[in-house]
Amino acid sequence: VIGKRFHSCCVVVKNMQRCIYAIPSSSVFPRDTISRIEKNSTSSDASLSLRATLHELSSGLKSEVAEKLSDLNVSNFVMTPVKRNYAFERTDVPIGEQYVLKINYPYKDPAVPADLRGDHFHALLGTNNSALELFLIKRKIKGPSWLSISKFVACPSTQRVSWCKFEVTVDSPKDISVLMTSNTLEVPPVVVAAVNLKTIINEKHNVHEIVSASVICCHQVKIDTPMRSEDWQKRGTISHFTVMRKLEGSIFPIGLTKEASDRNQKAGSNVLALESSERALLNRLMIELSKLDCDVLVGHNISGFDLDVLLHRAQTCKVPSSMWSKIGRLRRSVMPRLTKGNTLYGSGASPGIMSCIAGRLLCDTYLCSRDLLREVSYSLTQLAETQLKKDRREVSPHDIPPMFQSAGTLLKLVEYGETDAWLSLELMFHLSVLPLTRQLTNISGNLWGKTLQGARAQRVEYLLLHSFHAKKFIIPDKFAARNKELNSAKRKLNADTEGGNAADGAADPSIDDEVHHGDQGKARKGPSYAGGLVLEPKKGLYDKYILLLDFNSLYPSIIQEFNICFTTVERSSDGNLPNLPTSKASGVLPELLKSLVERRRMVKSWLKTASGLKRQQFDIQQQALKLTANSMYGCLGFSNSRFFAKPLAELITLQGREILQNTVDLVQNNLNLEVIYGDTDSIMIYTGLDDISKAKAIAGKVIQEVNKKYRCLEIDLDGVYKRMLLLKKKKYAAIKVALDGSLRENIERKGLDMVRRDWSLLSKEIGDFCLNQILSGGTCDDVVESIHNSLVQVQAQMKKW
DNA sequence: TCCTGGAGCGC
DNA sequence: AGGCGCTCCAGGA
Repeated sequence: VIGKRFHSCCVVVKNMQRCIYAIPSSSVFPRDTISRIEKNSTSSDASLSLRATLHELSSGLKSEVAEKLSDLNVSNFVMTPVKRNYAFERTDVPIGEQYVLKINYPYKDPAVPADLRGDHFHALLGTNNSALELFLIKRKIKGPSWLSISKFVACPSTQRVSWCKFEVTVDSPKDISVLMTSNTLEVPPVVVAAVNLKTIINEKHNVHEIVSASVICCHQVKIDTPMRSEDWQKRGTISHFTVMRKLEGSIFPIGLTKEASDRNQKAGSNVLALESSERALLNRLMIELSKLDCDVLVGHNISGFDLDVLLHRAQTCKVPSSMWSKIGRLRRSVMPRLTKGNTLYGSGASPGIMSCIAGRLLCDTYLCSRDLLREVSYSLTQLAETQLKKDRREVSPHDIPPMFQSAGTLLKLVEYGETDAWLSLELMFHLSVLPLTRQLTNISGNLWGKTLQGARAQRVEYLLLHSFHAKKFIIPDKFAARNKELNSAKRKLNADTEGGNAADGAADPSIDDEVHHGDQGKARKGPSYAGGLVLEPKKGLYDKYILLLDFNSLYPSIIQEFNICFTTVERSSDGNLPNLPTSKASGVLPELLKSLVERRRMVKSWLKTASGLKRQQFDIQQQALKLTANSMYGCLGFSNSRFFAKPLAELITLQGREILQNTVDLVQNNLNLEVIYGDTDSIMIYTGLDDISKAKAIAGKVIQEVNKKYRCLEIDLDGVYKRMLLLKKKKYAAIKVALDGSLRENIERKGLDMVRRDWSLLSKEIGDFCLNQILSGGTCDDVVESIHNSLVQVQAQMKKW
């Protein structure tokens, strides 16, 4: 901090050590010997002798490992026998606690092959772990937080690796630790820069060329609470500029230069810069961006368009690396490969692009909106209208060249660029993207940037990595043997086909890659295990009260109720469905979920008494906790997940199906009520009553009876429907009445055509009208007539068109 | 006519 | 790069 302003700082961590584990053959640490020594080693003296004995027992193993490491040019290693746990899918590593050999050596030495074996050890784990992951897990860093950095030295300017204001070096990762008193410290604000490019199309090369770049910068953005418009739009915390260039072989229209200098003079800074070439524009843009040194880059489809164009143009225009690399915080000398193997639209920026902006976060409001909202279209124009209630003028690259004919139209172009940057920024605040993703990241302990890119699987991965590491488990390797086999098989296949038509194959190797990704995607289409139970609906139009009951967080609750975990469920090697665990010791997953649920309950209790910003902060926090708990199951069943465990996922859904069926049986047989539908975790009960308070009383009875049966699982009243049209599984509509005693009513539509993106607006409007009529409570004749009349009218209208 | 996939929802 | 269940609609055999 200088004065009241925060600045960027880069910390270079030297001497990161790899951490790999050798799983010894059973003869190395004989079980009976070990348990005898352990029993006697309660005092500290005895624990010394335990260590000595362990070293002695492992001497053969150690010398073998040492020899193999030397063969691989690895020197400077340290080996220690340690007790670790294992509970994952590798069959060559025993389940449970055992002594293993921990091997540490510097990352600068090569990784040892994952399949290395010896006479005294039959598996190696952690051979390929990334330094970053190891650092975060070992230092217990869980998302953005205050760190205490000791024994650092300032980096001389000639040896800098970053563009940050400060750069320091530490000699060991242990010089960095999470500051425990951090909750008393202020959460620093971040600097957010919204970027928008306007481009024209070069027909000859079929590429976009940049003609103008606009930036809106917000210097004091809170990341702990949402911000209202009046907060972030406060005077003095926002700046903006546009840099524009003339078209090749022409000059700027008359009056533009004068207007630009007038504006700059009036603003007291460069708000409109005019450059003579694209290269000069890029240089100027980089200089201005590096002055801002923003923490977050935001833009609508910035990862699919703006950054890609920016870096490609920098490459083509031969902008020096000392310039273009200022788009990020790391100095770079060579442009990485910008294209990605997977060219799917809307899948985020390529790894090359992401590496260019290292040190800054990327917030793509297009991708965020797709994740957080349900809209027919996610264009900036549409979102501005539906979310921000603002009009936006669309400008296509083809509209732009004519705008260079006059100063007036060109100034319009400047306005459009700045408006687009502004709208994207506004969308980011509107969705509370930064506070929400920060909370999610602090819960899981992954990288904030990854949360912003979606990466739900990676969040769960880190959550589990932290948990299992804290309980001294050896963590599964990132690339399991199963994937390796698959890859090598694919490569072989690839080589074969290439041999068939070598000429084509050699021409463009990237094409082969894409074909392969496609194949893999196809192969994984079908479901691999059974999911939730959907009851056959009793179709019809219901006009008396219906109760909607559902289990709160069904799958997380099942994991806790039945203690389902890697550590508790015995999986058979043939992949059969496992039995429920009998062990009483609580597993890691149930404990983890329990703590998430408890934290959420606490936050929700604070929520009740809080107000204003504090309240919004708590609300985001409790949402994030719920999201995290609910996403764990999905990753157990995700075949590419590091913690993939189909038997566990299967066991969970099986319990879910049984619980739903048991609930239906109880409600129908014991309570003599009519269940008309249910899906996965819910049941709908037709009461046949006109009196809502009587209906609610029945709900209370059902809840009481069902909840009696479980320890963690909990069913609750989610809503009461006054009238309902039940058409098919997953397709229904109903008038939901508010539970808070107010008379508010609202029509819920599920799965019907009018909620789908692939139906025309007209058909949705007609559908909505019909639905309103059907649920209106009018007589059958009236409804039929009204619908018929309206359809006749539509027909007449259509004929006129 | 029957059968397979994708979309796009619901949970 | 979370999962499966269920309409629908195309398109090919």
